[in-house]
Amino acid sequence: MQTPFLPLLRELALCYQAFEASTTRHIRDIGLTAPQFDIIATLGNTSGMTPKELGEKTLITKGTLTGIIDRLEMKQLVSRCAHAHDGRCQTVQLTDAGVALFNTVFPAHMAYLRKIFSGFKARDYATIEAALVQLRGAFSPGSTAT
Amino acid sequence: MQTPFLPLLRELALCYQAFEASTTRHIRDIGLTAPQFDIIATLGNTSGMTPKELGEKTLITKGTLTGIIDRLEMKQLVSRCAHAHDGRCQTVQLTDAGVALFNTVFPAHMAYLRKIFSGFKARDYATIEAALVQLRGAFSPGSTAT
DNA sequence: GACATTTAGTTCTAACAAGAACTAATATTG
DNA sequence: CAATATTAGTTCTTGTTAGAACTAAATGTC
Repeated sequence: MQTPFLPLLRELALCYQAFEASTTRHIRDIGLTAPQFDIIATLGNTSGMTPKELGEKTLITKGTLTGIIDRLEMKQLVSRCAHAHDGRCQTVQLTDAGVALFNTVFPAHMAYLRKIFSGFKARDYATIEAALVQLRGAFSPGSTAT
Repeated sequence: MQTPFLPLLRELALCYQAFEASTTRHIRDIGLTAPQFDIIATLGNTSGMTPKELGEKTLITKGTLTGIIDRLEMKQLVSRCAHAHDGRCQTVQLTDAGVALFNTVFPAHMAYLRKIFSGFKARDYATIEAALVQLRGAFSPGSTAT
């Protein structure tokens, strides 16, 4: 085949979409979107962090993040407050309602994922992760670091 | 590790984003978005097809597709015409300008991808594809078919 | 300490994305 | 044939998404 990468790229897209769909389906019932859940999950069990840190952990760019935090703030699940030492920064943290939601939703979602991966063995994780790392390496000139 | 799937899912997201970024970067110079290029590439070397078929091949849902075709039509790269046998369908096809663009851009993009994958061997494709299929299988209850 | 540079967040624009409601046309069923 | 159900596309709403331009605050240099 002259272009053996095309089926591979299609499979990557299919796989990612299947993941997205599976995640979204489960999270939607709570009234959150996937990115919103991602933020809640990232803030859980922390004392809050800056939008910059949130963006790095969730892979969401800063312009997008503003809107997501806005909507979570409207739902009174997170709050923004001034950063202690740096006037440019904020600290975003879960409100009481946000903590309560996290405590119910996060374990449920972990259980959901655990079930999805119940057939996977340590060896499978290693194999698939290695494959993804190799593939990503081809796209990101230079760095393979996380 | 209690949740060995979290690093895996993060790596999947990183890999997909790297792919997206790499593709978009190269296609942007032409004045197209990635989905727009996807449509042009799918229509190339065909006599046109319905939006439904386009959606199936490109993994774009129909509501989204309407807008993408609209914008390509505004750029006069594709045209919509009535379907021969079915009044509900349309046939979307490349205009002369669309064909011309396809003929220059598609080979260039294939060359770009070929370079990215120049270090890959047949074995690598097989390994990575198998990994992705296994992973997708976990998300899509039942079907592993393309 | 004044000035240039960097950094953190917001705002803006254009486009995508899923999904639900809608319209028009075709198929199906009785 | 008539009533019903299905199908193809569009439209609408809400929410990302990237990237560029912008503001405010901090850091660097001299």
